[in-house]
Amino acid sequence: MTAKHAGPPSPALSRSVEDYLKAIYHLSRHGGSATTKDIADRLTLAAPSVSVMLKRLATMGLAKRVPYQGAQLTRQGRHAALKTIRRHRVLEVYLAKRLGFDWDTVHDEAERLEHAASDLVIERMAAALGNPRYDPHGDPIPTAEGDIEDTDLVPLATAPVGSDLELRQVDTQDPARLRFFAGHGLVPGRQMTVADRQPFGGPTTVLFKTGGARQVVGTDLAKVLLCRKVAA
Amino acid sequence: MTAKHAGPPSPALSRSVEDYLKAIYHLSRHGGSATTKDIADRLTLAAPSVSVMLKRLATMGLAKRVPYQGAQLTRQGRHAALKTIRRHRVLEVYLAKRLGFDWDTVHDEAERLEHAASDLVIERMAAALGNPRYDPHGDPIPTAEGDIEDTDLVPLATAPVGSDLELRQVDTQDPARLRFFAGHGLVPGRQMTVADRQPFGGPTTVLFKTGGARQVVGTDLAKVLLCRKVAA
DNA sequence: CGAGGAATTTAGACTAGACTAATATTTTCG
DNA sequence: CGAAAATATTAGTCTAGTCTAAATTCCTCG
Repeated sequence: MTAKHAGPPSPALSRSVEDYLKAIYHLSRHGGSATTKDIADRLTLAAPSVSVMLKRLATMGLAKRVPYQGAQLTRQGRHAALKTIRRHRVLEVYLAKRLGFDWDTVHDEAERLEHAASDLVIERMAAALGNPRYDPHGDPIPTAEGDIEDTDLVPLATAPVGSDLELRQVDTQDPARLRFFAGHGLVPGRQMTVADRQPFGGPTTVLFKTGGARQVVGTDLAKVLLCRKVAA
Repeated sequence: MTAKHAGPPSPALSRSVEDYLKAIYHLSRHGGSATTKDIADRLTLAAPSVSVMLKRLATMGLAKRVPYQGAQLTRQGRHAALKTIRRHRVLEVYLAKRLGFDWDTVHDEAERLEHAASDLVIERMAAALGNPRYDPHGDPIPTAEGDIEDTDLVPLATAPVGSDLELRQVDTQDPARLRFFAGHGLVPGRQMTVADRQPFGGPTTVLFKTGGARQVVGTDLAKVLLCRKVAA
């Protein structure tokens, strides 16, 4: 049985499988493998369910797993994950820009639609929006071919005092936090300087480039504000 | 166990259940009950699957069934069906008007999205479109409350020679037929006079009000062109 | 280095929804 | 009317995906 590698018209993945692939992608993006427990927590499933599914993903050629050590996506699995993530992020932009949704509500809507929208619908939406490169939270949108920009961002929480930053991504989907950020000008694209950081895990204070306002940000929040260093 | 009648936050119906409800709605719209076989054919399922599901729908309070005689929707079932149909038809209009889909392709896209789009998304789409009352095929869109206009239409195939008609609905989802109709000006809103009908099930000839062209339409096609009589 | 605890996997059960084969009922028509 | 055909139902099986309980493995720390 020769492995059928990348046969173009793949048999369409189930909603569940797509969710697992996304979860593994996100969890292993920065590290090596995604663990059973982390996947289970992210998808709010019981660990044994995940264990069973990982075996299935492995036989489908979408993931590699080492028992008791977690799983990683194969090239094929990563490609499928990125397709789903593209659908999700294009939908988020579309919902925000064309249907008036706020950035704290687009995630949940997109979560359901991403499994049902055909590639054709997604490409039409992307085209109507001028092929956006980032979603409302600043996350890069993979291309239709499945490539994604790799970003090299630093959390505000660890950026040195004095550094000049541009806020690029807001790495949470929690509506309350998102509303707080939006209400205080902490949105992708905003430029600022790190004015102060209190010791012992204390808050960070930033000074906005435009408007000149100061803003104190607690450590937990500052961890999800991902920034790019810019020239002063 | 008192029947919980119309508890507002119903537990969300599965994709399957929604499909069955729609099928029963359409099949029993003009007659009494939908038969097992007709439902099975419409959903391309085996008859026993339908038989089992009808029992389940009955216990859920969505349908009434008499063994060996078919099923009808309850008030509750009809309401759920109309909600799904609203989602479907709003999506069709949206896909056609905002994302450039042709009327012969919107059906399949909407078929998948209708189960995933939240009511909020649908209402935003409807509002963005100015709350359209008909989908691209001329089918009336139920209101958000679940009311639907009842139309009193006559198939072109049986309209008497000499009558003046407005084409209101095109009752097929077959892309080839839809393309043919669109290519020959047979779209909802078109006004025409029945100029001739050949005997023994022969074709009908119509004369368009605008443009004055004649068009011969075979009986099978003329059956799905639903018209309203208008004053000459 | 070994014992306890955390994480993982196995085993077994459940649900929704589908199928096929066999049985039962209804309809149709000679 | 009664037999053949059509339709419906029952019975039993299957798959995907989930769960809990029990067994296993890994890791950490005294």
